[in-house]
Amino acid sequence: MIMKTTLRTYSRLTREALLLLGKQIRLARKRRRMSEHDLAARVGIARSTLQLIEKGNPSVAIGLVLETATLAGVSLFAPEATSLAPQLVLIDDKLTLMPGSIRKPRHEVNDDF
Amino acid sequence: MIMKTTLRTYSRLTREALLLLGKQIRLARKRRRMSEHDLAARVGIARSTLQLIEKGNPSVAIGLVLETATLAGVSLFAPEATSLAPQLVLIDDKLTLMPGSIRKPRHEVNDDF
DNA sequence: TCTTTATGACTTTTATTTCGGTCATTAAAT
DNA sequence: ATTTAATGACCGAAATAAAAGTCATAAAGA
Repeated sequence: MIMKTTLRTYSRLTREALLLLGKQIRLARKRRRMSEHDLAARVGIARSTLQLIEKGNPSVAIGLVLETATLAGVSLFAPEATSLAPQLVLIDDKLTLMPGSIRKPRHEVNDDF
Repeated sequence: MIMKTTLRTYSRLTREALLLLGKQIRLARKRRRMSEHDLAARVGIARSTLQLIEKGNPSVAIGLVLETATLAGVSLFAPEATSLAPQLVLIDDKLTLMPGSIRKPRHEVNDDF
């Protein structure tokens, strides 16, 4: 008998985001009149996995979830966006300006002047 | 020696979304002056896993990614939203109006009138 | 109403991930 | 300039997910 030893907890926002994404996929699938079998086959995953995704299961691989959302027609970041390249460029610029590594000051910092 | 037999492909949008999310997390982490060690500990995952997340690896569990984003302060769906409950209610309403199961007509449908 | 497909819930097996560590290199901070 | 923590890359072992079914029930469509 195998038992789950570690119980992981997720914040409310994470749980809600998972649930919302799953339901968006389910809704998009039905709007397109695709059965679970259809969409799963389209994405190349098992129907059981699609069921987990639509339920918002946190342990499904993020690539499978996003690919399912994409093929179901759910807009991920920007509505109707065909590419996220512009946003990627922007964030790369911001990252370039950040320090390469983050470290704490060794002793206390004198902030008094 | 174990070899990866199946090669899965992802759409460009999925790959870009993964990359963007990873970079958003990395940027947010640095803005808050957290090291990889810090954030990983905060989320309760290994540093190696955080590295995969920030790189946009598609096979990391979605719950870990979203939880990391949340704790790093990345706004997931709505900017600055503290709850997604309103959106969940909306989508539940829409789902209620959809058929319980989706099936194809058995023969051809006469659409001529 | 009847037929048949879609869905929900589970299970076992197989494949993969996640952890937790090492080591080399980079770059803050003093 | 020196010190030391942070990062990048990698690995084997342990834990877990994903696949591929089964079966019962629900509900479209004829």
